[in-house]
Amino acid sequence: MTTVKLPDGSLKEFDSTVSVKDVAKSIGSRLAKDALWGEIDLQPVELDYEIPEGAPVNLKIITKKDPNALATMRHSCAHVMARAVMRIKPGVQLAFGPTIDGGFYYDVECDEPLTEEDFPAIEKEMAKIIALDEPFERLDRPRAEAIQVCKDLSQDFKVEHIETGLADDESLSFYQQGEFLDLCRGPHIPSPRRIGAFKLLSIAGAYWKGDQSREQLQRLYATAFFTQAELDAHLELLEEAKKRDHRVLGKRLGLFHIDEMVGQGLVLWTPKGSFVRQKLQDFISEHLQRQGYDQVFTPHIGKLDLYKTSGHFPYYQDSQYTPLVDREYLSQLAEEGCTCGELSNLMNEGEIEGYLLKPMNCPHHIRLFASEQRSYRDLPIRLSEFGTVYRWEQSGEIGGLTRVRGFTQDDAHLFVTQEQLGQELIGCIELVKIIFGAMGMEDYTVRVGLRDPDSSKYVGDPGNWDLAEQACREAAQTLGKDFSEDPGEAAFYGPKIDFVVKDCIGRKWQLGTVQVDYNLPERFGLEYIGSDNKPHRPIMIHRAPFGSMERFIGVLIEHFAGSFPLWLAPEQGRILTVSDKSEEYGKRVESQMRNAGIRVKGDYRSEKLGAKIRDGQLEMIPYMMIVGPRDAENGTVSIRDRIDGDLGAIPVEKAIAKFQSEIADKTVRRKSS
RNA sequence: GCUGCUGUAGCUCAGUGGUAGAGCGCGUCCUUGGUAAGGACGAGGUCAUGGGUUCAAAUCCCAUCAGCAGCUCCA
Repeated sequence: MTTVKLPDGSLKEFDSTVSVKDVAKSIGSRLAKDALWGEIDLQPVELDYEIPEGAPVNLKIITKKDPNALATMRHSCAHVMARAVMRIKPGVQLAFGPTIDGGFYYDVECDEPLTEEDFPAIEKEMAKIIALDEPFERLDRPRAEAIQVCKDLSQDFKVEHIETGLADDESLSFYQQGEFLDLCRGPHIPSPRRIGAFKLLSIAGAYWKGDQSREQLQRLYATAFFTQAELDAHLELLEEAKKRDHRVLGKRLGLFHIDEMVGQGLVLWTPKGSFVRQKLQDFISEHLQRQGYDQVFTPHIGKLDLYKTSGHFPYYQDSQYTPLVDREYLSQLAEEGCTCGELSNLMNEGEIEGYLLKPMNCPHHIRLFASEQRSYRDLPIRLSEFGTVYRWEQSGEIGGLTRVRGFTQDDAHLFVTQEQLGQELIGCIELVKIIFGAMGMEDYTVRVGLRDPDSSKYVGDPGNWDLAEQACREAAQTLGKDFSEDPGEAAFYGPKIDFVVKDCIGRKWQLGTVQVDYNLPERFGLEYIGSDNKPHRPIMIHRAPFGSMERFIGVLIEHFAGSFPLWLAPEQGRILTVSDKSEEYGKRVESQMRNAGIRVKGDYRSEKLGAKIRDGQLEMIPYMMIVGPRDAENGTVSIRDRIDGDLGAIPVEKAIAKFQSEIADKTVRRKSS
C-alpha cells in the first residue's frame, strides 16, 4: 500500500507500488502530460521514481506552471555550464551562479580568459554532459568539513563565502554531478534530461561580491528553456526588443544625434526630436500654470561659493565637470609658480575660486527665494524651470538618452510650511499621474524612500522626518497603485518618492522624483515670517515629474516603439500623390491642412504609391493622405492610417476635423495585438 | 572607472598581409502608377585616430578616442 499526501492536504492511496507519473495520471491526463518531475518531501525525483510503500509521503508534482520549475532547471543548467567550462579551461575558480530574469549566469575566473569564441566548445561540452544523464546528488557536510572540501577543490571563493557570507550556517549543502562538485543551496532537477534547450548569450566582467575593490571575474550569461520552441521565441523577443531600442529608433527616425566631436553624453536634438521635446514641455507647462507654479530662468553656471554653501562642492566633485577657474585667480596662481599638480590638489580641497557648471538647479532657485523677504502669506512658493544641468557621469555608464552628461530637468522647487507639505506632495504626485496617464504608461513602479532607523546620517528633526515620511506615504497612496517602502533609501536630507520604469532590454531607470529637503533651507538659512511675526524655516520639495527630458523621451520612444501619438508626432500626416498629375491638388491639400494647424508634408516624388506608403510606414507617420485624380475631382483625401490601414476617401474638411479632435484629446492609439 | 567585444560609403554590414565591396539611401534620366520596395546610369571611403612590426598594413601589435554588453556608480 502506497499513500501520498498532495500539497492541498488530500491523501491518495494505491494498492500497489506506483511511480510519480502514475500518481499524476490518477489525478488527470493533463497533469500527467504536463508533469516535469516530482518533489517528495521537497526533494526532486524523476517521474518514474517508485514511491516507497508504507508511511504517507508528501508529493508535489512539478509542471511548467510551477513558478520555481524554470528557475530550478536553469540553475541546474548553470551547474552543467560551469562543469563544461572546467573541463575546457584549466584553473577555473567558481564564484556565484544564480538564475536571473530570462536566464542565468555563472561568475568564473580562469587562468586564460574566456571569450565568445569559446561558446561553441562550451555548448558542445554541455550537450555531452546532459547526454550522460548523471543525476544531481545532494551532500550535506558540517561546516569545518565543507570548508575542507572547498579547499581540496582549490575553490577559494567558495571557502571565503562559507567563512563570511555563510558564517552562521552549521551545515552546508553541495551538489555533485559526476566529477563536478559545487557548494550549492539547491534544489536541482532530478536529472539533466529536463534541460530542454540552452544557449550561451554573452560574457562580461563582474566584481566578486559586487565590490569594485575585489577581483574582477568573468560573468557568463546564458539561458535555458524546457523546449527549443520556447528558447527560439525568447531569442526572437530579444531581437524585437533591440529594434525598439531608442538609440536605434532615434537614429532611424532622426530624433537626436550624439556626436563624437561634441562630447560623450551630450545630446544634440534634431528638429524632429526638438519638436517632441518642446511639445512635452508645453504640455507640462500648462499643468504647472494650473497648479500655481511660477516659471523662472537661471544661468548654467554659478560661483563655487554657491556650491560650497549648498555642500555640493567639493563633496560631490567626482561627479561634476571640472570647475571653471576664475581668470584672475588662475593668473595669480601662475605667477606664484603653481604647478598643475598643486592646482589639482587645490581643487580636491575645494580651495579654489571660480565657477561650476551647475550639477543641479536648486541653489539658483534657493537664491531666488532668498532674494526677497517672504511672508507665510506668500507660501507655498513654487519655482519651476526646465533647467539644464551637467554631471560627470562615469564613461562606462553613458549611453543613449537614458544616461547622459548634460540634461534638462523639468525641475521645480517648492518652499512650503510644515502644514503645507502633505498637500503639496499630493500636488506633485498629481502631476506625475497626469503625465503617465497622458502617455498611457502604466508599467511603472513607485518607491517611497524612507530613512534607515539605525543610521545617524540624516539631517533634520526626527519628529519632522516622521511627519514627512507619513506625508510621502499618503501622497503615494493617492496614485491608487501599489508602492514599495524602502527604509534606508531616503536621501540624507529627506524622504522621497521615485518613479521607475524599465527600458526595452529590462534595465530600470528612475524617471520622476519627489524629494523632501530639510537640509538646504538650513544651509542657506532660508526664512519666512510667520503669523506670529517671527522667522521660520521653510521646507523644500524638489520635484521633477519627467525626471529629465532626455531620459523621459528615451523611455517614451521605446514605450511607443517610435509611433508617437498624433499630438506628439513631429510629422502628423503626409500627402502622397498617386502620380505627378495630382501634385497641384496635393499641394493645395497640404496648405489647407497646414493652415488648419496640422503638421503635414508632401511626398511628390515620382515613385510608385506602394513605395511612398512603405517609406511613410517605416517613418511611423500617423496618417498618410493619398491623393489622385479621383480625390481631386471629389475634394477628398484617401486616408491610410498607420495602425488600421486604408480608411477610404473622406472630404478634406472631415479629415482635418478628425485629426484636430485626436490632437485635442491627446489620444494614445496602440496597435491591438 | 573596470572587464570583454566592436569601429570599413549617409545607414546596415561583408571582406582579405599585396592599392576596397554589397544592399539601402543620395543624384540624374526613363517610367505616371490607387494602398508596404518600377527600371537604368552615376557620385560617394586616408577602412576611427596616432604610433609600431613588415618589402608591403584597412588586415598583425600597442596606445588613444568612441560605441555596445555587463559590473561599479548615479547628490
